[in-house]
Amino acid sequence: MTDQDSVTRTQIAERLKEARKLAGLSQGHVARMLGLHRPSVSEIEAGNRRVSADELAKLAALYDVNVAWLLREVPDSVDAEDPRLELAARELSKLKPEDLQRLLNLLAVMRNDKDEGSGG
Amino acid sequence: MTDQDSVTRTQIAERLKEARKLAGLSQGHVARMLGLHRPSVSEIEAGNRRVSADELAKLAALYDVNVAWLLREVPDSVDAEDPRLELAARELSKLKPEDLQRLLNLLAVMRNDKDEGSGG
DNA sequence: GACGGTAGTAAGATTATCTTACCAAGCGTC
DNA sequence: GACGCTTGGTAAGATAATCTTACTACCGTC
Repeated sequence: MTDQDSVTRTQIAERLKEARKLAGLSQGHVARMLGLHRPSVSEIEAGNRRVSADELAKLAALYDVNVAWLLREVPDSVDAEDPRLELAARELSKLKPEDLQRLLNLLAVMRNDKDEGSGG
Repeated sequence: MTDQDSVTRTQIAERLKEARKLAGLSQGHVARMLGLHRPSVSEIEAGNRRVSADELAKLAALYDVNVAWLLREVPDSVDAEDPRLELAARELSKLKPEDLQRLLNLLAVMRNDKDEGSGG
């Protein structure tokens, strides 16, 4: 519940509201289909309520939009600029070159996984 | 908190844990970078705690994976098979053909929006 | 003005999360 | 085997969130 968190939450809320209207649905419709109450949807779109990951997935399917679009891809996040780089560098420095390469390969596979579509 | 919801929550939790290990991070690392406590991360990965949308975005950036991958794209969702079709049909039947076309165009624009990348 | 549909908000009850603490397993060292 | 260290899982009370119901206002229609 920091101030920066609420910023992201507001961003998502805006997209959620925008997507719902574009889908031609009322808050009541959405609430009914997600098993929520109308006020909950209202406050979600107002940025006063969190949206859980599974709710987000349901909403994306309901509005027929990409989940990444709802999240605005949020590249500027986590904490500062790239705090993961600090930890990553510290951890990677302990790895052997071959292990590092294997790890990078695994990450590449994961990123390409979405292109495979439904498979398992 | 229905039973079907917990299924999806478990799916996301598995991906989250898998992605974290692939990223070579400990629960402690993740907790610190997200401003959480270690037990919270532990129970998130156990499927006992929800993951908010903004947390999901942060985790995806932290693990350098696609958000859709974490959510397994979850196409089989909402409630039954395609409950939105029922409501959509009911709503669309009230629209004029031109308004329907405009709505479809807007949806198409939204889906293509992600290709624009970071712009501002 | 009355009616139906939509959306925003308030307050108490309910539920989830947080926070601290404890426990167990794995690993290297002695 | 004992010790220290790190990691991961879980428990219980305190805290903060969400839920649920009810009320209100706006808009178009009659």
